[in-house]
Amino acid sequence: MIIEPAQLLREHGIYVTAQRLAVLDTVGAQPHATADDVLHGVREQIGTISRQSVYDTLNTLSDLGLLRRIQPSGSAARYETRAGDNHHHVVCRDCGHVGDVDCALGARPCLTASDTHGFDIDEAEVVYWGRCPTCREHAATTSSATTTHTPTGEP
Amino acid sequence: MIIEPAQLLREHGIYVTAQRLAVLDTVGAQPHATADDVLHGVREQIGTISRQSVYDTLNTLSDLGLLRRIQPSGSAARYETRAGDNHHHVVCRDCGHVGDVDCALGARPCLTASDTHGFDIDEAEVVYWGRCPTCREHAATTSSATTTHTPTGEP
DNA sequence: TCAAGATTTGTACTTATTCCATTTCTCTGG
DNA sequence: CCAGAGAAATGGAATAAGTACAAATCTTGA
Repeated sequence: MIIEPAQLLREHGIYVTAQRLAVLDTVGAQPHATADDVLHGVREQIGTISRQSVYDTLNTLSDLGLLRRIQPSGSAARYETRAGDNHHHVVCRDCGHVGDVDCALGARPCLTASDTHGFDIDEAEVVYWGRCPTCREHAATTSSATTTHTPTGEP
Repeated sequence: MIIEPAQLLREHGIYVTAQRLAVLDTVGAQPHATADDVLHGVREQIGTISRQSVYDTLNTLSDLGLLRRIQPSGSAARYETRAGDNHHHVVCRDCGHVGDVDCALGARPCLTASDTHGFDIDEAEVVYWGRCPTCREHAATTSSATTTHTPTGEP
């Protein structure tokens, strides 16, 4: 039995609003969406939402753990509905495309640091950097490595 | 026999300038420095440098592999002279403080992704998230979790 | 239904970083 | 050692991502 998004919000003690539901839905439909992607996705869904609300909502939901925020170097923050699993990401150096990678190690934190400097560690975030098939192809055929593959789109 | 910084730059085919040497030196002396830290560090050293030059230099040196750029979520980019080793980082969730952690696995990429989506992976970046001793103390004594521990300073 | 207060909105503002045109400097060759 | 070509540095403007704040609007519990 699937939990209703509205119920999910109530269970976390926050008001149920059209904006929040739409943000949740949009991120679910488009994993690794940026705030801007969400803005457009939500507008398609419920007609209008302010940019500020998108940020507010994204922050609120991330803080509650309903969304997970990832922020690869050189890209705006991206969001995903997290299944609670502890997966990681592959990021393309050229186009910024992000993909999911299951964690082979299991539960979080899935790695244990050797010397923790006295830190109390609760999460190990892994990002695999490389080149996606599309960009690799481009690099092979084109001599100029200027890839214009949109960083935002999912395949 | 230690390699002269100037020679290092020449070997990489770029001009030797006072700015570049000072940036290299500053980052070496203050690991995990932000662009702003570097700006001030260099000004102390050679009197003056434009903010733009700091960014240019940081980018150039990073591209050449003489510096390593790390960019934890919610913080400006930080730089370190990399010894070529493949170490990782611990980041404090409260104050943003960054520490080094040796990689137990060895050479890079130190981890192998299960399903790579056809990506050609060349690096596995690991960030351990947690709370540093100082912030943990603050949280314990103060009820309001407003930590003012400077995010920039190294201990 | 109503009031309290949570949320949304619009606007202004900050921070980190890049773009561009111009000036200045470094290196190579004479 | 000096000059010229091209590389870097500078200053100023511009952009992108995100935050601050006060006013308007909507949710929820009584």
